Amino acid sequence: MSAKPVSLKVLAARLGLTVGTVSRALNGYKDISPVTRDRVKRAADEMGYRPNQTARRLSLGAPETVCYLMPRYSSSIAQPFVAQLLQGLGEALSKRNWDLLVSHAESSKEELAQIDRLVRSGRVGGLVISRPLKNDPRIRLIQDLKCPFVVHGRTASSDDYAWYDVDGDAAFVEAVNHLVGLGHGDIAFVGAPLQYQFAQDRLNGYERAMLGNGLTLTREYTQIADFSDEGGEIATNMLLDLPKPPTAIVCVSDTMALGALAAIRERGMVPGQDISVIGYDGLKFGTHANPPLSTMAQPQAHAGRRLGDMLLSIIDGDDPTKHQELQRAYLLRRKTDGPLHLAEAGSIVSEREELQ
Amino acid sequence: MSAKPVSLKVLAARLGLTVGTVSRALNGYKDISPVTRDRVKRAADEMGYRPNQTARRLSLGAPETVCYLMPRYSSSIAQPFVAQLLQGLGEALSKRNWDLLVSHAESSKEELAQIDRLVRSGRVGGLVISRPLKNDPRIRLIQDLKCPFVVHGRTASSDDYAWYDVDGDAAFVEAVNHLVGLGHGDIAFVGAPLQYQFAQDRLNGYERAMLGNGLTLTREYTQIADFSDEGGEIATNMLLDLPKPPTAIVCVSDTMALGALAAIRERGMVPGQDISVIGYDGLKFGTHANPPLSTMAQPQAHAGRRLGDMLLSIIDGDDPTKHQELQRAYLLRRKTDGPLHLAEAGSIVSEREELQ
DNA sequence: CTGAAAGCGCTTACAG
DNA sequence: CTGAAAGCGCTTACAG
Repeated sequence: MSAKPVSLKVLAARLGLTVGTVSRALNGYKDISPVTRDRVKRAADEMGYRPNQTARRLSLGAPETVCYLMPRYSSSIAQPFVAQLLQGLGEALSKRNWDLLVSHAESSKEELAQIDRLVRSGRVGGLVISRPLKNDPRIRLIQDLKCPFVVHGRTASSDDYAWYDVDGDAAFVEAVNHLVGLGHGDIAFVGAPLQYQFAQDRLNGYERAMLGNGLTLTREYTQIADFSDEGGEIATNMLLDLPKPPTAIVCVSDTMALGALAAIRERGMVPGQDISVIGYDGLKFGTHANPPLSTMAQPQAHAGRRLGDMLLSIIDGDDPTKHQELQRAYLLRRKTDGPLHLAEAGSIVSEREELQ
Repeated sequence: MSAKPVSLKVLAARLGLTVGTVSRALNGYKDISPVTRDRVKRAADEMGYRPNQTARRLSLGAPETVCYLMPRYSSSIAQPFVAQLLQGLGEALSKRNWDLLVSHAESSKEELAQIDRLVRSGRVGGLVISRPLKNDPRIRLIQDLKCPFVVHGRTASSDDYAWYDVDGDAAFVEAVNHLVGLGHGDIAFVGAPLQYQFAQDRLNGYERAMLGNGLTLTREYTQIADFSDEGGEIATNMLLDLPKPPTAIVCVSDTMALGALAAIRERGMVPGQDISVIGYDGLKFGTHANPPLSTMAQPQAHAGRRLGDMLLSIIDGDDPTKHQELQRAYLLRRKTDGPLHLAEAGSIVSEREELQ
């Protein structure tokens, strides 16, 4: 179908040289005379020669290709970070003219099979995975395969591989402290299933900060739900149905926080006044939420670039454990965090009701 | 770095056969005795043999790889459709065990260079591009390279290649007709730069529907801005500053519509009551806008799958022009479209002011 | 039914 | 400085 590209053979024939010589000239070998080197390069340009990468990689024994394993969706809200991450990865890889493959699997089992095929068939020389589970079978498999890899996120025992993560624990400490500073004490947590390490990290931060502020943890104030806006909405409804609803909620993601806002508005309350909500991610569309969502934001722009650079270094032989990078999230105040006041009046009412 | 995989050679040696025989057995050639075929397959399984794809593809002369050219961002709102599209493409390709590459360029010039390298170096056997320009240089280049490709969208002269698109013209006719049915006549258009064909298509639909309803087109009611939420906000501010502002606005995308809502709210007006807004895309996050955004939605889920299937068929030799698929968008009413009433009162006031 | 051989388009020691 | 040759790991006519 495609037009036949010019090969080293025809280029060599045109020049009256052997393919070996032409190859060395093109690859800048020192033992080629400057004059023929120039002659070869000029001819290559003229004829539009492009080395066949498949042949080159077979000869080199290196696929010069990296694969990103796309996260499976638990939500219908597309994962906005994927496009950015791919862009960053691509930038890092293109400096060396490596290729970026993407792979998507329907199930965990399928994903493992795909990883196995991908590396054992010599198609990829490195992998990057996102959002690891606490004890992620992919990581064990990749380690068994001895394939270089980097993780976007961390697992529980994250000491023996390379990763790039944002400190979710610290972020939730900051979020809770901020709310306490605003006068809140009844602070609830809306989270995702704890098989995800990031969900556990953020819960840990929440709990640590609650205790650190002398507040008590209750089962009812910790709502784990599906990782989606609907999940956030359901979890928040559970909280609002409590005899003593919280006056503030921290959410494990902006997407879940949007669901929380919906649940709150549904009851005629206004987020940021009657009840505070803080999300996590710092996604742009939070500025268009109703009202604009306060959130723990992260410098997501160069996650992909960093991960790509790390992976390349490791493939070059670097010790993976030297590449562990923890970013810090920062509080981005928009309109859904506010001081306890109307909410306080509400809680006084319910205390009165309790007295009766 | 990676563990050494087992090759055909060692597998053959283990079985006391030649590599040719083992290869044919594995590939289901008819002229291999059933007993050795089984013996070979069993041994391959046991030893965990995976054919080296690089070698296989070199031998076959086919890269079995397709590349998606990621759209460049004109907006900081990540493009949510990319992840979905990649997923669909991946599904279609994985049926045949093909790989999906992604490529991202900073500039148009770079992108053209990348396309050239990608196909001339034999790395990809097909391409898919999104959001073509009216007269897209990428398409001409790819055609010159005689590389199979499909387009997510269309250009002005879209008759000689394969594409999958949503009928933006018809969608805007429907949106305008709907608004006219609600009593609106002063309907404005917030659009993206017209070098994008989709921007032109949607503008065409708007204009056609306006004229079809006996309404007049004015320069002031057609605002072209940066393809982003900020762009939508700026454009809408221009409209609202007009002596006679529109009572309804159709926006070329949900993202721009979010900006429009922001501009409207900023002036203390409420979208859907004081002024109607209809977006385009049907993105999920529109449900969380303030208020929830009415939009022309599209069945985006299987665009990727269809594009992948089309591309594969074309690579197999199908006539590209047989694969041109036009989807229909549908109106998804949420809360930002409403009848003309408060808005009408407002326009009477301004008419009175004009009399003075 | 299986083996021996050529070839895919490169790279890279090894001679000269 | 350049040529001749082997090799990367497969596939596939061609013999026998």
